[in-house]
Amino acid sequence: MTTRPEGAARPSLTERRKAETEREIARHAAELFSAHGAARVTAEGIAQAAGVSLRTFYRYFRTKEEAVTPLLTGGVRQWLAELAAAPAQLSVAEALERAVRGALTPQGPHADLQAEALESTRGLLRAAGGDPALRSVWLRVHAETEEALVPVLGQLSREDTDPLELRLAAAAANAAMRIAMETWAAGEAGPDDPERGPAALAVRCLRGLTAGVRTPRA
Amino acid sequence: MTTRPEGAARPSLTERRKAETEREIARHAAELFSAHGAARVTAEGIAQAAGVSLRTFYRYFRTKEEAVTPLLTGGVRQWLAELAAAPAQLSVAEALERAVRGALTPQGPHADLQAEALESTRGLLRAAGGDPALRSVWLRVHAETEEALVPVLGQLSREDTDPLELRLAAAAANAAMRIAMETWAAGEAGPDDPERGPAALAVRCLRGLTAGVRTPRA
DNA sequence: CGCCTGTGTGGCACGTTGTGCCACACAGGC
DNA sequence: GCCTGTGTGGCACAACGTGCCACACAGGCG
Repeated sequence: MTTRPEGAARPSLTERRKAETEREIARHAAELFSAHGAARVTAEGIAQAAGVSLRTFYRYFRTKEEAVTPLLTGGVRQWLAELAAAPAQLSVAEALERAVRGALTPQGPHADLQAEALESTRGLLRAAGGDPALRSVWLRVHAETEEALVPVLGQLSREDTDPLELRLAAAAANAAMRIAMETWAAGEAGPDDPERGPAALAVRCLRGLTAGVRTPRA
Repeated sequence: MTTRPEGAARPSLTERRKAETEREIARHAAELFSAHGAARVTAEGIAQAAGVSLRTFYRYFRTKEEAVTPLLTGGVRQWLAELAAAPAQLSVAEALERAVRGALTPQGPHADLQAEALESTRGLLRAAGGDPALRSVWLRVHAETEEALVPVLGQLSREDTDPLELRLAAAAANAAMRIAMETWAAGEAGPDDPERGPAALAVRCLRGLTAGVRTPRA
């Protein structure tokens, strides 16, 4: 918990190293899982590939499967951030749609990185098909996303919105995201395919699911 | 896979013993988890309480947390069965609503057993709040339910229904079920409360979520 | 510059998880 | 009463995940 006196982010050298090793572990874990299946990969193997000791590996992640969460949550963070920053003129449905497009369409200076993240997510989802523990991580990430969505949607909605309805809206938006990714991962389209890419699918899923949720303006 | 030549179900003595021990393990696991938290319960402890060896325990369940799935899936089986048997005159939404009421309202000759199952589910959900592994089981059960819902809904819908839309409808119905149970478990209402009970909540969730899904008649 | 403290890392030991293998007991069919 | 198939228990073992201690290094102080 470092305070940031000046505006610019200035992560201390130690913190940058930590973030670096975390990403390094996550990348190698995803690669190994996708290549050999999560069950045939040991925590020791991941640690060795990432150049850290087994003990250090377990300081970063509780279980070996959880090592891939940083890759999975990368897009989610961006999604929530864009949604929270949506202009007040938009309806909730429009804001959701825009944020989804922004988070799932590789664009801007980091377009290649985003495409790469999408591709590795696809690899993980395919590996998750045969591995219950890995699939659980995917579900857990989405469960946490659903929780995180509730306050953000609350911000976008009228103040007197029923909490249960808010929760349902979060579940609908989250399920749309999840099913879009799973459907895309099962197919062959590229990450920036305008027809069958994740962004296009997610918008279709969103429209199918959130039409029923009352979305009063904020 | 025993064939049943005559109409009546006649589970052989061996099979009945197996089903019995499975339920016995599940019951003790749920009780121990609810009482002490899943993390503080060992597979050895569950096996001992259920009167089987550790080795036998792992023949029935892959992980110690998975031991509670029979209790969690009990209601789901009934739900799917009722849904599949819905009269053709009903719209999909009506059929879903009826099946949910039937599965979540303790009634008929096994009313007390159903109420007990609901109560133990509540205990497990509360224990799951502090235990990621137990929460994963809950999520996994719902993921499987969602998959199982797709063909059942397909049966109830027009043949030319878009597969993706079917999948979304399954996700919506499933999320309604899940959120209704989670909301009920967090409160204090009894399992047969007509206002705040699981059935009433589930119907509210269903109406909130499935209104947007096109539900052409079969 | 040398010391000191706080923190990230590695190594070790340990309880627990989950599985392969073999021997035994028992229900069901000849 | 025998035989076979299958469910169970005991044992050994790799892997998981954690507590504990010692070491290394960045950053602050005199």
